[in-house]
Parts: sequence; C-alpha cells; structure tokens
Amino acid sequence: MAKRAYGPYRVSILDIAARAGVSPSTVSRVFNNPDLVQADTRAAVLSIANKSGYRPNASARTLRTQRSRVLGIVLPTLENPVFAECLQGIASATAAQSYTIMPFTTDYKVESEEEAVERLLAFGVEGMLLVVSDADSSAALQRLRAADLPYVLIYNRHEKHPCVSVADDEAMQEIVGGLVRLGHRRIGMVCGRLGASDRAQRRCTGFQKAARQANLDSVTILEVPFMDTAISEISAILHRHDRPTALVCSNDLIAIRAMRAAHECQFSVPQDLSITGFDGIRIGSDLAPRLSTVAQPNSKMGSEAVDWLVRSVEQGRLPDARDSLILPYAIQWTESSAPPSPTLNQ
Amino acid sequence: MAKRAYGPYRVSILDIAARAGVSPSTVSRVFNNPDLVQADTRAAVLSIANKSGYRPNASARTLRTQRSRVLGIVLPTLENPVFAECLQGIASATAAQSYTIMPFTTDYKVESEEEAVERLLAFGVEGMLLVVSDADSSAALQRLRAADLPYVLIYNRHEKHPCVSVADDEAMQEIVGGLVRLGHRRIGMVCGRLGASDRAQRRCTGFQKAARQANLDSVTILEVPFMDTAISEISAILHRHDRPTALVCSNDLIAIRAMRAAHECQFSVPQDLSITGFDGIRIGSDLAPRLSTVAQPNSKMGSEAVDWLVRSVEQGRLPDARDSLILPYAIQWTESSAPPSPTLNQ
DNA sequence: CTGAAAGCGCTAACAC
DNA sequence: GTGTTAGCGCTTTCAG
Repeated sequence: MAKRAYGPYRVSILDIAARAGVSPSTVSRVFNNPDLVQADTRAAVLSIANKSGYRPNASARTLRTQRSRVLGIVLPTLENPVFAECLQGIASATAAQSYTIMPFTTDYKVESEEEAVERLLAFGVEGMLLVVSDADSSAALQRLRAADLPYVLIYNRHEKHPCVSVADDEAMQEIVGGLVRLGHRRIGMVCGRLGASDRAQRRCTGFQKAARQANLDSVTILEVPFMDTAISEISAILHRHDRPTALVCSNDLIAIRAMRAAHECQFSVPQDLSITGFDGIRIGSDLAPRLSTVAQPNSKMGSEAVDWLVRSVEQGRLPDARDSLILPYAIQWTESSAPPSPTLNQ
Repeated sequence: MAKRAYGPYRVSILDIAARAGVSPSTVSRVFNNPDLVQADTRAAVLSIANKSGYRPNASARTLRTQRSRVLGIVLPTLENPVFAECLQGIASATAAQSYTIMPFTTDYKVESEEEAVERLLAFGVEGMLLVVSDADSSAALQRLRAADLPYVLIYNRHEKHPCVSVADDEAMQEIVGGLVRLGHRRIGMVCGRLGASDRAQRRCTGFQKAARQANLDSVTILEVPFMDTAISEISAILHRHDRPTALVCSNDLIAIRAMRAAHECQFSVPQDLSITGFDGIRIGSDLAPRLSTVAQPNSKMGSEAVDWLVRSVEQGRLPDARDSLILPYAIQWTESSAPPSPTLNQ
C-alpha cells in the first residue's frame, strides 16, 4: 500500500496484484477486459479489490490511454436557472455514459471563457460544451479549433460552429405576432446586456423585424444590463403616458422582474400589461400569473449536446457545423398575456 | 509533437525542451519554479511554449505529484436554485484558488451519492464537498472516512461531520414565532419529502417545536414528495373550512407553489394567507408579492466550504467536525406575510 | 543554474 | 489465460 506524501492512503494495482498472487496485467484485465480472464481468478481479484476499496487511478489511466472521459463545460452563470437546468441535463447525460464533467462559469466575460478553455485543455478533456457570449468573435473557440478538440455550442447559433439551439429569432417573431393578433399595437422589448450575449442580440433583432412587419404604433427597446437595476428601469418605462401594452423580454429572469415592476406600478398582469419571457425556466409556470414564454428544452439541449459530443469523441472526429441541431421550442401562451384592455390601446 | 492515437495533437514538455534547446527539467522549472531559471532562458522557453500553445499535461502532473487540484462536488439537483446558487459560489471560489471541480448530482438518491463518491475517489480528487440526504446514515460518508479523504458537508448538519450550514431549526422557530406575533393561530407546514432530506426533517421538527410552544389552535403538516403535484396538494388544504391562515414551507420552491395554490384558490397573499419559504433563492425577492423567507447565504456557504476544504487539503489534514461553520441567516419579512385578516382567525 | 535519470499507476503489445 | 516490459508526460532528487 503506497503512502502518499501527505493525506490519504491509496491502493494501487500492484497491491492488489500482490495480494491476489497475480500480475498487475491480470488485475488490469479484470477491470478493462473481464472476459480475457478466467472466471475464478477474476472473482478472486474482484473480491480483494473490493475489500481493499481499490479503484484504478484515473490519472494514470488517462496518461496511459490518452482518454480522460472528461468533458469540459463552459457557461455564463448558474444564477440563471436556464443554465442550471441545462447543466443538470448535461450532468445526467454524462453520468449515464460514464463521462465526467468539469464546469467553469464565465459571468459573461470573454477573458474567463478563454481562461476556462485553457485550463480545460491542459486538463486533457476529450471535448467541450460551451455557451459563449459571442460565437462569431470568440477567441476561445479559435483556440479550440487550433487544438483540434471536439466541441459543441449550446444556445449559441453560428454557421461555422456545431451548435445545439432553438430558432430564437423565429420564436421571437412568433411571440410578437401573437401579441399583435391579440390586439397589441404598443409593444416594448426589454433585453439583457446586448454586448454580453449574441442570443439577446438575435432575439432583439427578431423583435425589431417582427415589429416592422406588423407596423406597430410604438416600439420601445430597453436594455437592462444588470439585474439589480432592472426593475426600476422597467418601471420607468411603465410610467410613461404612452406606455406599451405589452412587454416582450429577452429572457425569463427579466420577464419576472417586469412582472414585479408592473406590480410596483400598480398595473395588473395581464389586464393592464401583457408580459412574455424567453427560456422556459421551470419556475415560470408556477408563478401567479404563469409566465407566457418561449419554452426551450433546456435540459434536453444539454443532453443532446452531450450525446453528439460523446459520439464524435468516440468516433475520433470533430462535430460538423452542418449537423447543428435546432430543437423545437414551444410557445406557452399562458396567464401573463392577454388582449389589451380597450381603454389602453388608443 | 506527439500524435495521439486519434484526435487532437498535443505538445509535450519534450517538444518544448527540444525547440528551446534545453532539458525537460528546465521547462518544468519554468512552469513550477520560475525563479530557479535564468531570466533569459525562462523568457525563451515561455515564448516557445506560448507559441506552441503548450500547457503541462494535468494527468501526468497529477500522477507524478499526487496532487490533482480537483475537488469533487456531490449535490442533489441543479433544478433547485438553492443548489445552483451554491454551486456557483463553489465554482467561483475554486477558480479563484486554481482548483477545478467535478460535480455530480444525485437527485436525492443515496445510491447515486455512493456512486458519485466512488467515481470521484477513483479520479483522485483531493477533497469533496457534499450535500447528502441524510448525513447520519450515509454510506458515502463512511466510505470517505475510510479513504481518509478531506470533505465538508453543506446544508447538512451533524455532530460527527464537518459542516457548513445555518441554524435552520432555530430559524424555523423564529419564523413561526414571527407569524404568531402577527396574530396567526392556525399555521400549516408544507415540507418536501422528509425521507430524502435531513434538512426538511430538521425544519419540520423546528416547526413542530415552535407550534407546541406557541400552543397553536391548529397545526397541519403536509408532506409534498413531488413538485409536480405540490400545487394541487396544497390547494386541497386551502379548501378546508378551517384552513390555516399561514403556510410555512420547508423551502422556497414549495413556497412559490404555495403562492400559486393560493392564487388558484382565489386567495390573495398575504391578505387571505401568509406564506413563508426557506432558502433565500434569488428570485424570491423579485416576485409579486416578495417571498418572506429565511435567507441563507447560498453562494457564500459554497465558497466558505471551499476555503475550508482547500485549507485542509493544503495542510494535509482532515477538516474537524468541531470547526463546523454555522453561518448567520437573515429572515426577510416581506410582502408574502402579514397579520391574518380579522374575519379569518376565528 | 541546468541536465540526467527515475518513477508516479496504469495498460497494451508481445511473449510464453 | 497470464506475465513481462515499456512508456504515457511530468516533476524531482541528485550531480555537475
């Protein structure tokens, strides 16, 4: 039993081999190719291994086989449930395939993205799953390309990169279209920091396009870079006399804050103001009123990305951008949206 | 440049040494003990290393040094923001200390806890942070003890284990006390699956104790094992003619569903029904009405646990249960709680 | 200040 | 069916 310089004892394959009276290779085979080993020796080795709490050392195995079975994960923040739900999907899928994950959060900072990728590369991950701020300009992705490491983006969409996403521009247009059909003519959009996320940008563009098509009476776009001040900034808009009758938000977290802002302005949702979100975080459907939103299959986006990445890794090739997955979204028209009250829409 | 059996090229220390015309040891020193290397050779090596995108191979380094700088994380689910927020705290703190994390979720299943611990042990993590279902009976913790690996529990509380938590029994009593002082005499408690979490149990016990002390007129305890059915089960209680005037929930997610249930029963919160939560998830304070709750410093609990664990690891000793941290909680009396309306409290 | 050599724990040819 | 051997990439004495 080898004693480490400090800390816990760890049993090595040599210890097990010695105790079982076999060679290390036999022990190794028991764990990697059980069939190649006689049933009784296998049983003996296994029993001793279990008794000693032996598990093959992953670092040594990785070094030897050049396979770590570890995937690197890079995402903005777990404070937004959309990413937490996605990571949960990733975690479940990887565990099911006997892979392990190593997550980093970037707080939407590109330097952190690069740092994370660098660390993960050093670690010898076999592939990465990323949610980056801006796929088009990402240095982290260039590095990944240069390193020839398989990766898949989630929530991002880009021609040149393998992505798992939903058609959010389209979804956004559908949302606006729905509101217009309900009778809304003054619609505002509230987005997160546009510079920090190509998603927010795309959704915003989708909104503008739909607004133009519908030839709306009034279109306001409000960028709320920080969640802390979101409520008061939204309230400000609601105090204007020509305030919108509907507020389209670039994500659910903002939409929830918009509901709060409405409440503080003594407006009731949806009678005085319709509100829609984007993402489909779990809690949205338990609110009162339920949040109308574009529900993305967050957990599934994670697990699909895992499946694709693992497949690529095991086949020794890079995921192809042309195989990018656009998963279906589901617009949930629920209680936070309704026709504008007649007096409001003049 | 060594070509892997499949997949990406990776540059090794030998490549760098050769290109720089020095020995591998020198390159190694540049990365680990820069001071031991002459300034100009150091610069030369560094420049070549950067140009080639070289990063020391973590597996090899771990194998050699017996230090992985990886911490294992085991928690129930990221679908509950309380754990997502905590993991975010863990992620930030570990990144700041140049450690990496390897998280596993258990969905409250003890077998998954054991499996996760086993995998992490094999991996050679230097320590673990866990949120287990029941610290007292956990086989995973026994295994950790046997392996002599440093670990810290979060949210769990136990005499024999190093824990970072808040005094939730006390907090629970304070919540009930507060409601009683507001005038509530019929108070109900809604808990998650008690068998799945010693926290839920402790909070429930705290509630019962406080209820007894206050000699309440009516005490209902409702266990809602699954979130999917929570709303309807809570509604059922609210339909009773002697329904509680206040509902104390064992966590915020349940409290949000209780608010929903109240809404569906046409009760307004807090006029017809007061509701309190537990955990202090971020969203709670942006709801309308804001959720009254016991706010735990979730992110900080994670980072404190990291700091403690890392300190222990680096000093080569196990965290001592007697040093367990009980962080302060903050009861937020906000909009979801108020005195009962006079007609209700007969 | 730098190089040579050994070895961390494991697996995969290759022998037998 | 099993053992022997070499070596994955790195760090670390030990020499010089």
